[in-house]
Amino acid sequence: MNIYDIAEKSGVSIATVSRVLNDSDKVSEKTKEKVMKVMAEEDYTPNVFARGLSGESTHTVGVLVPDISDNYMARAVALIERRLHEKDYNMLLSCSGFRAEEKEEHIRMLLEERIDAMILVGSTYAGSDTKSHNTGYIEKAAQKKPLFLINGDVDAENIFCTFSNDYAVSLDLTKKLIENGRNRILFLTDSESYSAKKKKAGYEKALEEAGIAPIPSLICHIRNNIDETVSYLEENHPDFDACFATDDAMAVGVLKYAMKHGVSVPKDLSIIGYNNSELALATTPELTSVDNKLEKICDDTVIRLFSVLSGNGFVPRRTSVACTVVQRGTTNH
Amino acid sequence: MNIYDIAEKSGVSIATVSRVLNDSDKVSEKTKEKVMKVMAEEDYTPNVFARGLSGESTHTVGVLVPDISDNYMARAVALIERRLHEKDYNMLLSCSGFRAEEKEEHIRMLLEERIDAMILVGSTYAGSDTKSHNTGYIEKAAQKKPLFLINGDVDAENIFCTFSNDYAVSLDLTKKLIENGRNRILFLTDSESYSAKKKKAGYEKALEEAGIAPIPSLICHIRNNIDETVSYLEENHPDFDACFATDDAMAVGVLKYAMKHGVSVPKDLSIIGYNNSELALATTPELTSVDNKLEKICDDTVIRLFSVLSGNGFVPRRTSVACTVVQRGTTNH
DNA sequence: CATCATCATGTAAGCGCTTACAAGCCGTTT
DNA sequence: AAACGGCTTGTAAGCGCTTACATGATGATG
Repeated sequence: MNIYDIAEKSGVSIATVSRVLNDSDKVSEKTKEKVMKVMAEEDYTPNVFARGLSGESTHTVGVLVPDISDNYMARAVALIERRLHEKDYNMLLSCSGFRAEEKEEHIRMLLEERIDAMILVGSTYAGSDTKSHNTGYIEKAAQKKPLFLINGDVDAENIFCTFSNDYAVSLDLTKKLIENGRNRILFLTDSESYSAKKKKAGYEKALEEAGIAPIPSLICHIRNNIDETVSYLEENHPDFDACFATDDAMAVGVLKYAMKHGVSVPKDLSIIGYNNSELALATTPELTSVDNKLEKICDDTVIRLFSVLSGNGFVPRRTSVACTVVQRGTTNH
Repeated sequence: MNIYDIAEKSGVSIATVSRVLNDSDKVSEKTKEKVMKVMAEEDYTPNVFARGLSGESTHTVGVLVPDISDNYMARAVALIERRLHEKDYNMLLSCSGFRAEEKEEHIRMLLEERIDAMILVGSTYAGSDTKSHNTGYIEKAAQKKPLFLINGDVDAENIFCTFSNDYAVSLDLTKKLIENGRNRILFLTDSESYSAKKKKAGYEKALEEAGIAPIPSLICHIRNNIDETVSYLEENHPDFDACFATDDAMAVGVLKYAMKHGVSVPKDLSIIGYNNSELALATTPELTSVDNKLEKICDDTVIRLFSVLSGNGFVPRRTSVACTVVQRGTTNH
């Protein structure tokens, strides 16, 4: 069942059928209805490859995440998929791991598939201001298709970024911990991502403003995993009275460690997690966590994606979304 | 940069280039090398649409999950993606929700995209033996492309199933609970999935064998969510001395409820979860859970998928994978 | 040396669509 | 009534690839 069959059965040419398919305004209402009726009867669906070949949109967006089994990213993917599906778009999902070379390879592979645009989630990509990461391949990819970064920030043509105000939130939270008398604040992070860097910068700034010298042994890069966090603490036994972790799993690890050693939370130890995942509700006491408004971030991204694809109007390249803090049982302020 | 350019630069015809691309054996080693060199130099990648149009494989597999933000399914998707990527296949991901009509629509949309095969995760699809579900549209879809069900079981041409031995595990676990003196065992489930049904059947069989009459108020269909489980229990206050939940989130909810009301776990209450997710490690005590060997299930599925696509050899239509029980602090046997 | 099988390579059709351009139709205008 | 302009519709080329079939080269065989 192809466009020729439809054309024949409706008594028009294939060009007219194609115009109906693409909702062109150059078709009379009468013919349009007639053709649509036949298409419905025959349960006809256009062949994407033929469409793709002749230069049309592919109705497919590539999405790249480091690890889909991470709850944060899975939620992002779910939200993105929902929005794309609403617009009859498909999602090509690729999971790259965290290494830059792998990402590059996955991006290349996605681009081969002739997608309309690409979304990179949880990026380590940051722009010229940080200078810390090679973003060359990102910019190159953006020359082919519009690129959307979720929690990344690269200032270049055809790259659109949406990110949280992690620096401000982290600064504020750390300040509050200090105001509450904490001065040995453990900072736990699992990645070199743009978000993680901003969180760390906020943490350090707060210490600086309070005149507290940062203690290297309290700034730890570990894996984002309950058990490995516990093992790390068991091995190193850092001396701390508060903890700020860049993901809930690590914060839960800290809580487990504290309970095991009879440390009273939140009386003698405050714990703050990040991403407000279901883990935060599993523990007793429940975990105070930062809600990064993932839904809003994803929505903003997809909305702008469709604006770019439809080509109408100016689309802002950088958007910031404000997080909120969800107070629960592991902090007392 | 297309096949004509490559042909010209290597001084051969496009047919020869195509043969090299497809690794046909009808090309001399010398020409092959020459062409491959040019392709590498020019960074050439074939156009998927053109390939698709001329009837070739699309190198894309459609994957349908009800909800990617569910940890179990996210892990499945991650595992599947990894294996597909290894073989240079892409994954078209669609999230359908749990309603049959929606699933049908997503399946239709995926098929439009001319995928090579399709994987349905966490299915409510079960075959003629259960008779409970309309699997007609699944069977219809399977006429177009080979279908792979993860934890589903439909006995039809072109449908390949991989599932856990949920019945046996559930039977065994419930028996053990009974042997340990429990006789008011709460059964919590969130879905009408094939897996959930088998778990329930095992649970009921164990009661029957022990001569315990099933108590309707102890068999609950709720949402798979910590907080909603707690709310449910607060409202209904069932009288139980053990709990078997079809997912860890519900089991954690039970544990929270127990702790809140000062019930001693596992002394006065045994709790068993399912899927062995990270949640099981977040609580104190840690949650006893069933490891359903998702990795093996996914690997088995993808391996058979490639066997079917390559068309060589007999491929078994149904495969069962054995679960294991991970004993932790919420049970004491 | 003519004949033929074998293997490597080339030619051309066709996959189903979009779209520039051509053509036809019909009501207005001069 | 002829000429024109504005719509709608049709024709045909082309997107980049695969593959059946044709062709040419090479070497073996009678």
